[in-house]
Amino acid sequence: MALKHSKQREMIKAFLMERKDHPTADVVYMNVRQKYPNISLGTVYRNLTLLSELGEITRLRVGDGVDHFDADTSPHYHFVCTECGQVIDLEMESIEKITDIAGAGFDGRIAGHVTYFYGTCGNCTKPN
Amino acid sequence: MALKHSKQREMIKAFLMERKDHPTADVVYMNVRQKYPNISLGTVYRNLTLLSELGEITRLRVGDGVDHFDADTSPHYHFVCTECGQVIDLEMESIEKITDIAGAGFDGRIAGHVTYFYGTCGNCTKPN
DNA sequence: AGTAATATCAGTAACGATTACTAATTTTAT
DNA sequence: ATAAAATTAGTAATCGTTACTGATATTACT
Repeated sequence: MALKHSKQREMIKAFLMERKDHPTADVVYMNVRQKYPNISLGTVYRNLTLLSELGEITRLRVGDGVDHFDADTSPHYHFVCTECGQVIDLEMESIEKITDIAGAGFDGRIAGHVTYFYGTCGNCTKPN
Repeated sequence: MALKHSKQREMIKAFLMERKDHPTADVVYMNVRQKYPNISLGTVYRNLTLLSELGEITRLRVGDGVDHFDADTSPHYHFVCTECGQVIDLEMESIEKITDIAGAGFDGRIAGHVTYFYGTCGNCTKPN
């Protein structure tokens, strides 16, 4: 099970790192294919899963039925625009304490939380 | 487009109301079929979607790849056990203010948030 | 460098959840 | 009772994702 180097995995990671939006597997596939035309969609999925298991990227589920991926693994929150579907990073004060709030009086052990915000993004609120 | 009464929809709603867990479409299907053997899975899906559009139930996406449904539409949060997969209601102090925190300095308009907590539930932490 | 072991690949088939289609049935207003 | 329209059962199709397979690439060891 020792990990071996792979050009495909490297390119997928590199592509994700140069994007500040949060591409889906299909978007990764389309783009990496520009430089490496015969990469397979299965390879993209396999490596995205592997990279997220390794903790090198984060898998984002924002309720739109498609997984998004983020090479920025530092803790931060996301905003999903209900108009255009974009997923944007939020710069905000920590809300980590909500895990403690939820844990108060709870029987089990809370390991963490998933939170995302939704609404209308800056672009979509602009008059046109 | 006027809504017409349907026994199927009524039974789906009634079933959801008598459950305090948060069944998936398939679980609804299995159970309603006990009383109404030739209901169709498509009918279950269609009515679950319709009911949630009407605001009579809530569709829950807790990252396990399957939608769960909740007849309790009052604002509350959920806990997902990573051991047994159960989805449980949390009774906790309001954390509504996180929407304001997220909105501070944000360009667009934040309409709301989705949050769920995960970890190990009371049952699964018990020694066995 | 050459070779063997094995991780990874491309390509494609399969999968599970959900949605769309269609002709038949129910509901509701007249 | 009748007609218009919503709803249904049943099934086919869709979509994102995962699994399979024989070929290729990477690494460890001579």
